[in-house]
Amino acid sequence: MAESLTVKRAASSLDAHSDDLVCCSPVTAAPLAESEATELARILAALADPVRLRLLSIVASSPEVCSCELEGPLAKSQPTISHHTKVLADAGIITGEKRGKWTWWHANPDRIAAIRKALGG
Amino acid sequence: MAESLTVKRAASSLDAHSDDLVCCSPVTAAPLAESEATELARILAALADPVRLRLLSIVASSPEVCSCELEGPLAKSQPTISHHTKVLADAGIITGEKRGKWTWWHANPDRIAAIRKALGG
DNA sequence: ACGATACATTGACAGTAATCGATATGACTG
DNA sequence: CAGTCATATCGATTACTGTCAATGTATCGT
Repeated sequence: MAESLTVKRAASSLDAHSDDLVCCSPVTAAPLAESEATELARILAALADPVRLRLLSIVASSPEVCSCELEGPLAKSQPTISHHTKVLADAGIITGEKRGKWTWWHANPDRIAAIRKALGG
Repeated sequence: MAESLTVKRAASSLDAHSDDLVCCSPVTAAPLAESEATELARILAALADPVRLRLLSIVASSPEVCSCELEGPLAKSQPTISHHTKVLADAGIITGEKRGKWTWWHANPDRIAAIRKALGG
């Protein structure tokens, strides 16, 4: 059912996707509140990993990529890839769409732009 | 001697400051090479901590801040502050200038801009 | 020279994160 | 329905990171 539902990833203890909370006042403009800093740090931590950066760069360079197309280029095991897609998705940076057997991943340009803005963009 | 030498922070096993290596091809444009990803991840990891984000926001909001002015607002011990300033400095995000007893910290806008650019800016 | 101040370094500990094998779930195929 | 394929989840291991007390190293004032 539901022909193209975006994956709701198991409310993994963190509720991502406020989508504008990231774009608090830019870091360079004024002292950050503790809650803003924690939220932004959480999202930056999702990016601060070489495997996830490469994963994102692959996903963002293509309109659509499925998990099976990542295992090879990233040279990591399937559970590891699954772990990393989950971390990025929880941070709202990519979105998974499940169609049939496959999960198709898309980058989330709005969120990435929000991160840039939070970095003083 | 040397009236205003910028702090050379003990070549801490990582040599930061290529200053343009960060601004590799934007993550969103094309698949990242492993070395680019590792370098960018290292710098993002320096940012991906709530205490360091607040520290940076304080330093960046003022033309000059000394370490003693950070201990209070961040509510961390002196060694912890020293640790975090070192991490940010090693990543080239802030720069320390030692004058007399004090170390004065400045934000490094160029590097922050380079990070934004690496994030698809 | 002495004590005090500002900061760095060291060492230890606790919490977190990356990785993978094994296993579970769910979807197509015959 | 049985078998295979694409992913997700679990459990364990290893490695890293944030934190602070204790200590070291300059620098300043007296």
